[in-house]
Amino acid sequence: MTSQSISTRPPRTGEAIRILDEAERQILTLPTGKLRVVDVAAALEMSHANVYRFFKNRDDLLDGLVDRWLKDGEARALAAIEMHSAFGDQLKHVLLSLHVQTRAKIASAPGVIDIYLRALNKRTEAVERHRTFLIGICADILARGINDGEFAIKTGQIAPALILIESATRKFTHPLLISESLSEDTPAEAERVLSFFVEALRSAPQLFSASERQVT
Amino acid sequence: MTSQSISTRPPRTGEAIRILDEAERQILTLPTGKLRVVDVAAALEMSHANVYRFFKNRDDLLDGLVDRWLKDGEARALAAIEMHSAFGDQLKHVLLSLHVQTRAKIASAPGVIDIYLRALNKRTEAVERHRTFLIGICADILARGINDGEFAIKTGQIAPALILIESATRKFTHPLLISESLSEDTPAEAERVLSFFVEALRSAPQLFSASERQVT
DNA sequence: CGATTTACATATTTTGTATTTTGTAATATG
DNA sequence: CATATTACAAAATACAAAATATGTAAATCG
Repeated sequence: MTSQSISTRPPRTGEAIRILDEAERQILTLPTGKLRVVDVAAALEMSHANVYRFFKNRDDLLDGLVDRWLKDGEARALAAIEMHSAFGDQLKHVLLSLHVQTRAKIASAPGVIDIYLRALNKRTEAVERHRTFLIGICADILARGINDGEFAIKTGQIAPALILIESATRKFTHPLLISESLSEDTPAEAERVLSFFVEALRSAPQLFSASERQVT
Repeated sequence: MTSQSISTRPPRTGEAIRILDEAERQILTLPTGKLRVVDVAAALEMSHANVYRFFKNRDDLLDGLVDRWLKDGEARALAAIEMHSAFGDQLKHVLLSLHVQTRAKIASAPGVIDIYLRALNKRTEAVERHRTFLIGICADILARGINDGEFAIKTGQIAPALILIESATRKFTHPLLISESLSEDTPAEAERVLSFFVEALRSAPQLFSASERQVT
């Protein structure tokens, strides 16, 4: 079993999903992330006040959108993970899959990045949850890979290894950097970085024992 | 000898430097990067038109500031490089020094980040030059480390190694990511990432031969 | 005549106001 | 009585006018 995300809030139901759907539909056509509650309500032929029965305010609606994007990405990334028997390949798959999906989402409409960045700057609950989820999954894969003998690092090295990998893959996880590098082949680049770390986990465990130093 | 930066433009002289100095002084007190040419001129007791004899336009002045910041960083990073005899330590020193300096600059005033990002988005000549410089220096250190026997990779692996390191250290070089993580101990984090790569260059050269793969 | 300033047209920013949107509470509907 | 709508105050946004800044060319200074 994989470490599951703890939904801090029950998933949206019926009407709330219709609202999210319409909001997302409008984002795809809008030139920026300036979604209007009135427009969403109008498109659904309901009064805008009714939207507030399902979302505390506009930000809550946007947060809901991001939450759904992140959860969707997580689900897809996990869904295909079984294609890979090696744990190193699973690790690569999860991180690369999330990169590719986020990239595609951001590329699909100019407004998407605004909404992502809003959530990021606000340190939304959803964003925090996603980070926890991701680290949890990776920790899990590392632990199992160690147990299996595929990874040569020791259990005590999991935490430092995760920090290292998280730092080094920031270019592929941060929405703004993704949007800045849409013209590059970042999936290929990410693949190389991840392959590097996976190979290191397998054959160069000593690299994961950090030493510190002082510099000006 | 180290590969030197080719100044595409002669360095600013006399009056231009006074203008840059005053502009920088004002940035430090301004709440954003919205520097006004008239204010700089007024502080120097000259007409604003006179500024245009030294800078083509306002953007050119801002670009000049960034150029100076970058060159200054490069010079400082190189100046202390001789403290380290090992090439791996030199590599770490250069990248870490630039990170620490940029971080300090960004932390010194809220307006600084605006000016950095403007230059980055415009893909200023100075920014391009800096990138070329940095890659050149690193390539140089790698080549010399290989020659010396300290690094175990082959000459043909320099290019892929550089790409890898550049991607993986983006968190420590991109102004926005730096400004977003001012509350974290990113110098320590950078140190760990760099130590990892240096140690890999020394003892795990096979990691730098990339293989590709396909993922959804 | 070279260096600098004034004068000026154009562009940008700011200000104040009208309009729209948000969010809530009171009201209606089935 | 649960669900939705209308009505309304507060906040945000859009817009037009005024003020200010930018960038250039003609005028002045030494």
